[in-house]
Amino acid sequence: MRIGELAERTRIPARMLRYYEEQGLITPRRLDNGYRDYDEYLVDRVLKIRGLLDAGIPTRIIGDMLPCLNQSQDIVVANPDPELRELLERERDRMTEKIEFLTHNRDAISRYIDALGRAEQEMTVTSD
DNA sequence: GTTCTAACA
DNA sequence: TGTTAGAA
Repeated sequence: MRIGELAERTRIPARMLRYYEEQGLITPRRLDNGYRDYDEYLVDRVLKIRGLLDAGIPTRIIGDMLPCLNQSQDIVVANPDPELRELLERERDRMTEKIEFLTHNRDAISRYIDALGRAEQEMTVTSD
């Protein structure tokens, strides 16, 4: 598929898809006219890349993590870089903190929604 | 009409 | 990131 369709299906602007490519995250083939040609599986990959990006992982690291995105348990690491490991451990911890933060806020929102529900019910009862 | 690259707001 | 210019 061409970039327009992928953009629609992933809800990610074509501008960003070209950027991901520039960062080496995806490598679409080219049609004879020079247009990018994306395989079906890239839809899923792009969404996962986006997820990692939203989680605050820099594109550099995402590139190294790409193999893990396909849930393959047996990942072959060519260069056991100790620095990369430390980097990833820090990212994982930051992500854990972010999850806790989000969980806290989600619960707060839930309580507020409940309060709104009670307020509406009160309105109904009172106005009768 | 859609996409490409490069560059600027 | 959005948007635009000029070309294919």
